[in-house]
This record gives sequence, structure tokens and C-alpha cells, in this order.
Amino acid sequence: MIKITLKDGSVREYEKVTALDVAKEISEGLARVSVAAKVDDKVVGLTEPITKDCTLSLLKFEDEGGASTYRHTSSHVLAHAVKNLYGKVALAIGPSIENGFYYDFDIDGVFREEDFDKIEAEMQKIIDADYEEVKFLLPRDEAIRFMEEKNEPYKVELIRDLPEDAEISFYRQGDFVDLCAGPHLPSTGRIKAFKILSVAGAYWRGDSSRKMLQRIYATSYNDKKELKQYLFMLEEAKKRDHRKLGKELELFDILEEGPGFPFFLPKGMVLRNILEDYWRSEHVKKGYQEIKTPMILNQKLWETSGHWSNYKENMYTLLIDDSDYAIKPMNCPGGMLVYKQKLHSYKEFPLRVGELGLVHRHELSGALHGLMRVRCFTQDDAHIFMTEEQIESEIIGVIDLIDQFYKVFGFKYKVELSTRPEKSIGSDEMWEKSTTALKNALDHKKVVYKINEGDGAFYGPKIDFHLEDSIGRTWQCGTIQLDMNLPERFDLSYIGADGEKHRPVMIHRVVFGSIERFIAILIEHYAGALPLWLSPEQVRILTISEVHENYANEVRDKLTAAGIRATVDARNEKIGYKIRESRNERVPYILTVGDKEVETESVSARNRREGELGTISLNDAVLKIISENEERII
RNA sequence: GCUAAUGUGGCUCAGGGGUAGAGCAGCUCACUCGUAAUGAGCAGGCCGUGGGUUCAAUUCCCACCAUUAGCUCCA
Repeated sequence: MIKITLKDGSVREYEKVTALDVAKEISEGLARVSVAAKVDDKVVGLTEPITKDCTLSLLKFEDEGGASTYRHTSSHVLAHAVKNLYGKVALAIGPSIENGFYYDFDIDGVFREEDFDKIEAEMQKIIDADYEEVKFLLPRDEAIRFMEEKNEPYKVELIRDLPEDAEISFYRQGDFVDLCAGPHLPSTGRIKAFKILSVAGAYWRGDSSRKMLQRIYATSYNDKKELKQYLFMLEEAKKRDHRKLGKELELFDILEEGPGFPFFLPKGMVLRNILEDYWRSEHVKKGYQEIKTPMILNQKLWETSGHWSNYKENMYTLLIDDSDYAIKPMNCPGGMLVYKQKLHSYKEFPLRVGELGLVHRHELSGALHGLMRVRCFTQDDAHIFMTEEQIESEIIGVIDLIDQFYKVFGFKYKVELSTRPEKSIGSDEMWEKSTTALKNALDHKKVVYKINEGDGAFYGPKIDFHLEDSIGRTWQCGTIQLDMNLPERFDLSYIGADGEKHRPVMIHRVVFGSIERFIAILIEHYAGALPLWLSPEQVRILTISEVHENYANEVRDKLTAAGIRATVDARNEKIGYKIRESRNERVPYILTVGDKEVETESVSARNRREGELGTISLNDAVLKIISENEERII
């Protein structure tokens, strides 16, 4: 007898059973929506026999492990279809990924978008055939022979690399068999909606010295509607592309003359300066000082910091008067030097030193991407020096600051804590202490966070902030990193209350991360329609005809005097034309003035948020705009 | 860096071995206009760069540069 405990605590007993049997017994509906099962903590296929007492939960598509099972089977269907259509093709791997799945193929020639329809049609045939997914095991020797017979060299390599004690399993669907750990859907007919998205080259095992394979990316969903929603999101993301909008709105440009080195145009500079001004004013309020360290420093410094031995290939170097120098890829070494310029007392702690530092890093040409991935960018860095006892409260302060910043832009965010990696420096005691301090700070703020075991930097644990934009994508921006390395390397010290020298604790932290990338995220988040306080041009005053130009200028001057960025469009164009243009340029406030407005000292207003506001007095309009600007209304 | 694709006026794109076209934007003129495109005209390109093939190359071939999608890397 096998005892199965269900989610609700009830226990059922069976002689021989699969998760699917249990589901059916509960209800046909549940059996229909379940895509996999969790036996104790392991995700398994619905039709796998359950052999021991366990707790069982049935997984729907949206449950953790559900979509990945669903898409894993989808990837087999893709591979099956490609095998059917192209005889001579070797299979590599085909996992499920965040929003879909892929399969890597070794094939002569390349797949093209024109081939997608054909492959999709073949996939549909396989789904319609509703092949059962049959799992079977083979001993290592036989498994290798089996795959050799099928001319699957990659599979053979995979089997050879499996650990001694690994169970080597295969799944068969019709005449297609693939090496696979599973789990899978009961049959191919369970796939309701799928789409091939793209094709790209990918190295076998991510190793650029190995063969480049053809990777087909696709996705699948539990119903057509969800697939459609996802495809819509992709379309939306394309429309919001900051590279396109940045150029259209004349914020920045990246030219052939400087790949990865962006130019900021006048309007982009307005946005950038607003972000930096806000950053400065908030940091001053929180007790930060600001410094600026040089862009170029000598090789010796980078040797001291460890960058010369660990980061050299990413650094731009140059010769000055026969000595080696490097352009800074990070701000910290400069910050260390500033710290060392005088003797510090514990009474100064925590010492918060910020720097909007422009760093240069040699990124691979293929990695460049608009403002998201560049070769020079500005980190809104700060280094905080403190005693061990101050870690927790200081981290809380940074968490609060980051929270405040993200909220102002309307971002939700998720927090992750990364702990000690295998290769690391520092004592166990120090790691323990500092990791606990970070945890305590998070717990104190009642922040929900995920722990990434072993994902910390070699020099200390860290907290990362992943903000979520308006279409659900996440971006890592803020980070708080404890550093046990640099204070050591630079022999930093302070005089404690005991009159002795001590080593300070130091953290690096950024809020925006990179100003350039943050701007890119903002553009995509708002789809170019920046909120009033961030808009390079906040108000545009449109004249109905030439005779209204003087009044329009008066309105503008009044706004300008109040610190609002306003312009007048007095061209001889129809009002509809001028409105259309203002809207296309995402100007938040459009004020129209004609005879009526001139007579009554008013404006006909519309804004992006509320639409038409009708005719309001000039005074009210100015006050409204000023207050919305000051409140940083989104 | 690697693989593939792409590179034509400011932008979006068409074309194609006989030295280039459209729409939008720009400029000029007319209209003096009330809430998402008034009309007409003009101007604008060494067809990414350098080689090669050819009587002739923007078109075909090669190399390079850049961009894009991935791989890798990551703020």
C-alpha cells in the first residue's frame, strides 16, 4: 500500500498509482488542468508511477515547475518536427527557459524565418497525433550504443558526462526518442498553443571554441489567449525600444564613430540632469558627501586594487610619459585613495562618500545594446565606511533610499540576497557576521527576498534590487555589496574609541546602477511618455493664429519664471497639426491659446494623464503645472 | 570576440550590372486657420568603407567597419 498525502492534508491509499490517477479521482477538471506533479519536493510527470509514500501536489501550468514541464515537452515536439522535416540533423539540448523554450540543432545550413511555418505545421501534426510520452531507462553502455546508432554524437557526449550513479532516461513519442531527464506531459496532444519566435546561433555547451549550432527559440502556453498576450508583450516591448524612441525623441544617439559610447543630445541632457540633481539632493539629505575621482590612474593603483590581474581584459589602457595607465572601469580604487588621504576616527562613521563616476569597460562588440549595454557609463556609486556594529542600520538606510527612488518612478521591485561563493576571501566568521547583518536589515524592513546561495562576490555578500517595468520585465539596478577585500588591499584604517587602529567595514552601493541604463529603462517603462517632472519639454503653448503669439510668449515666460520648461509653437499651421506633433513628441502639457483665451487670460489645456481639461485661467494652469512638477506626479 | 542577417537622402523603406526612387521630416509660397496630418513647389544621396571582377558596380565577389538577433559577458 502506498500512502499519498495531498495538499489539504487528506491521505489516500493505493496499490499502484500515478499522479494522473489521483487527479482523475478527485475530478476530471483537475486532471485536465494539471500538467505535472510534485512528489515530495520533486517535479515528476503525471503518468510516472508513484512507488512510495509521499506528499503529492498537482501542478498547473502557472505553478512552479508546471510551465517548464509543459515547455519541455514542447521542445521535444519541436525536435521531433525538425527531425521529420530535415533528415540529417543532430540533436543537442532543448530546455525550457523563462518565457518559452529552445532546441539546439546541428544541421548543414541555417534555419530561416521562412521555414517557421513549415516547422510549426509539422509540430501541429505531432500534437494532433497525440503521441504518448513513454519513459524508459537504459544502462549507460546501452544508452551510448543506442544514441550512437541514431547518429546523435551530442547525446552520446551528454551521457558520457552524466555522473556515475545517474539514472539515464529516454522519452519516446511516436518514432521520436530523446535522451531526457524529464518530466513530461502525458502526451503531445496536451500542448494547446505554441509559436516559433526566432533562430540564432549558439555554441555547443556555450563554449566559443566548439561548434556553433542552430538554436530555435519558441514558446508555448496553456491556451491561445495567453500565447497571444505574450506575443503582444513582445510587440509592445519592440515598440518601446529605447534605441528607437531615444532617437525619435532626440534624447541620445550612438554613432558609428563611437560604438558603445553614447552621445547625449540636449533633450537627453535635460533628463539626465534631472536624474542627477534629484540624486544629489536626496543623497545630501541622507548625509552623503560627494567626490569626483580621476578617469585615468596609473597601473600601480590597479595592481593594488586587484583589477590589473582580474579585470585587465576589460580595461582601456594607455601610455603617458612611458608609464602605464588605465581608464577606470570602476570607481572604488579612486575612492579608496580619497579615504586614505587622512586619518579617520570612528566618530566620523558611517562615512558616506558618493560619486557619479564615468567608467569605461571594454565590452565585446556583440554585447553592445543601446544604452543598456555600453562601453562607458556613469555609476551612481557610493562607498560607506563604518564599524561592524553599524552594518545593519546602515544597510537599512540604503534599502530605504533605494525604495524611495524606485517608488518615485513607479517601479515595483524584487530583492535578492547572494551569499558566499566557493571561491572567496575572508574568514568564515566575517562572512557569517556580514551575511547575518544583511539578512537582519532585510528582515527588519520586512522585505521579501530570495536567497541565491553561493552567488555573492568573492569579496562579500550582496543584496540586489531587480525592478519591474510596466510590461513585466525585470532589470537589476540597485545593489549593496559588502567588501572585505579592498579595505585589506588598501590597508584602510580608522582610530577606534580604544585609541587603536582598526579595519573599517566598507560597502559599495548603487541606486540607479548605471544612469545610462536607467534612462533606457525609464524610456521603455513609460514608452517614451516621460512623466511631467522628467520631460525635457514640459509644456508647449500652441497659437491658433499669428495674432496670439504675444500672449503665448507671455504664458511661456510666466511658466519659465516658475522653473517650468515651456516652449511656444507659433508656426502658421492648423491647430490639429500642431497638437498631433506635440503629442507625438510626448509633451505632457499642451496649452492652446486663441482669441477667447487672450480675452479672458486663460488657456485651453490638455495633458497626457487627464486628457482635455477645457479652458482654465492662466493662473490656475500655472499653479497646477508647478504643483504636479514638484510632486513628481507620474 | 563567435555565428547569421542587414547597411540606399534626417527618418521609414522600394529598386537593381548601364552611374537612383517613394512617403514622412526640411525649406519656399499660398491659406490666418479652434483640438491627432491644408495645398503647391523646391532642395537633399560618392547606395557603410576599401579592394577585386567587368567596357561599365550602388547592384556580383572578397575584406573591413557598424548595426540587429543570439552565444558569451554583465551596470
